[in-house]
Amino acid sequence: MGRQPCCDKVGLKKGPWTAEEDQKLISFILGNGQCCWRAVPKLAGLLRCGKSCRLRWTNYLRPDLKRGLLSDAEEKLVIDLHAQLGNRWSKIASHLPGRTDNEIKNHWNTHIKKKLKKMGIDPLTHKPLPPPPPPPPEKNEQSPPPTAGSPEARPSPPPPEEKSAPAPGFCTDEVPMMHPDEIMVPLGGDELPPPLLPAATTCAAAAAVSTPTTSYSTSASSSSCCLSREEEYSPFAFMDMDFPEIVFQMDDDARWHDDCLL
DNA sequence: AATCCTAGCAACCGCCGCAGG
DNA sequence: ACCTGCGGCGGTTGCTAGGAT
Repeated sequence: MGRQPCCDKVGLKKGPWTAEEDQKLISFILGNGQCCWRAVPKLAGLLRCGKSCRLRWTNYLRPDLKRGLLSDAEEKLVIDLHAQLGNRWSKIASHLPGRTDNEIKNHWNTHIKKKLKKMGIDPLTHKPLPPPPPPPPEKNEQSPPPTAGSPEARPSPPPPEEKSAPAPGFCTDEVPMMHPDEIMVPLGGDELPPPLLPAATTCAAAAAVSTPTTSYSTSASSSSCCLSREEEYSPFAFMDMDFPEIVFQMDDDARWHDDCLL
């Protein structure tokens, strides 16, 4: 007999999480800690697979998550680590506090890969790309034999495409990089604390996330927290909890009011 | 203004390694 | 030593928003 699935999938919900589900999961994890993901959905009253709960928590709901674009320092670190570790996203993520493997993986696939290619660097090997883009095949029956050059056997970096100006520092293309300071704006203090939030064990509530796939209204928490835009919400804002300190993280386009503290 | 295309990201799937029995 | 179950990881998919035509 084969391996049992992580959960019997009949009757389980899939797809984007709702605000209610988020709240249930957050309440449960903060109240009970992380243990036995398989049991979490049942105990938390969720019609989800335990795996799904873990993923949602680690990738999205964890209080210590940073949101927003990777800073260029983070990006550079990701590239360096990728050169050493390859696609070991979780290992790479462990060097970037507040970032998840999924986030880094996505960022790599959507941003960094392109940038490296633009710079004439093979994102897989981190070596210069082999020179010519193949000549435009004009329906030629007998295509010229490919150069058959193995990338690693090529010691001298060929100049890539015309536009790839050698980056003086790092990443000079048109995508504006965010500075960490632009991402994290703690409230109520002049002195910026280190961008890392305390571990979730202390339950310092960090919040401010926006999700494109699920739009939430903040009405449920309007008494205590206000958001400038309706589609932004804080999962924590729904909770009837007493947090000793509130540390808000700002998404790049999220805007929190000063009086939003619970 | 409408439609199509592309990029970005959240979530799912299947496999793997490890620990406990 | 082997088997089973769980958690974790990496690859992939599918949906959505924004931009281009």
